Amino acid sequence: MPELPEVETVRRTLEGLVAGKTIESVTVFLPRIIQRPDDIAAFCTMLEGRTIGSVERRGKFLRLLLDGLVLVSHLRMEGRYGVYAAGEAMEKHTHVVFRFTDGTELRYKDVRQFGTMHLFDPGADLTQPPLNKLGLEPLDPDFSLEKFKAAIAEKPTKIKPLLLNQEYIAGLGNIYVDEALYKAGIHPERAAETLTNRELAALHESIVSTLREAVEAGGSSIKSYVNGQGEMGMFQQQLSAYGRKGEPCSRCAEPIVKTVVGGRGTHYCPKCQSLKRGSKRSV
DNA sequence: AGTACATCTCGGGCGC
DNA sequence: TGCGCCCGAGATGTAC
Repeated sequence: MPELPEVETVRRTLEGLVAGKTIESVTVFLPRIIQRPDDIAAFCTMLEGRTIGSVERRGKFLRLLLDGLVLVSHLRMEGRYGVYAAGEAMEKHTHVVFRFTDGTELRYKDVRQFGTMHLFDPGADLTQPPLNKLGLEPLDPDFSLEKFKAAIAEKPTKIKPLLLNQEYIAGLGNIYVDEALYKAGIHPERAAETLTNRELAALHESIVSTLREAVEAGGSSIKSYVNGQGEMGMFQQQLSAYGRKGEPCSRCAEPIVKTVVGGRGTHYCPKCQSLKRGSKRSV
């Protein structure tokens, strides 16, 4: 659920809350969250005394840059961070606590327990799993149409599963893929290799604009997503396809349908998003 | 190489 | 109102 816009929102919030703070001690209540190193005690002691410099993002991963270490964190579906006073009652599903020297602490909560954390030496994180195989950053200035085409154009795969594959483009998830395909007027089951240049250009544009607008809105609050300060994102009000099954398409009034593509719930307009190659619609 | 499906997890939503 | 079943999310692994 947290996709690029939500993770970027968390990144910004988190950086403002924890940059400059020094870790005094770490407690892990759910070992499965910690993927590297294998030894949980080592994970904790390695972090002691470290100061957080900045918080970065790569795809849907957060990268907390400390002096001498990088903590890579993936929220998966429901992972959340929050900063608390050390004395505050521990909320349910709190799995990792980073206690700071100033009496506050960063807590990681995750109802689904799917989130992950990896610890690396500086610079080592980008060249090995889980970050090494990530594809293009869609909001980077160098996410050009040419690079986008080179990444996906010749594939026989259906376009939606291709866009969800983090190896090609990093950061898109189920919500924003449906939105981008809707905006570009492309059916989610079109084989990537059948997309015309015009359609590829429309899709490239719709991916960038959809993500940009969502970041500006602070992400989407589907179910109960909140950012690090408990603020709700507002982009869910601007969603045109995702979660709008049965509602009229904003362009042609045809009801939005929901099907399964590549095993994932998929929303689209059966009239605007044609399966046929190069049909008129583009935005 | 691609596709399909299972796996992890559990709150919420649904049907009865 | 209550019980129980199943969906859904992202990434990864296995089977075909």
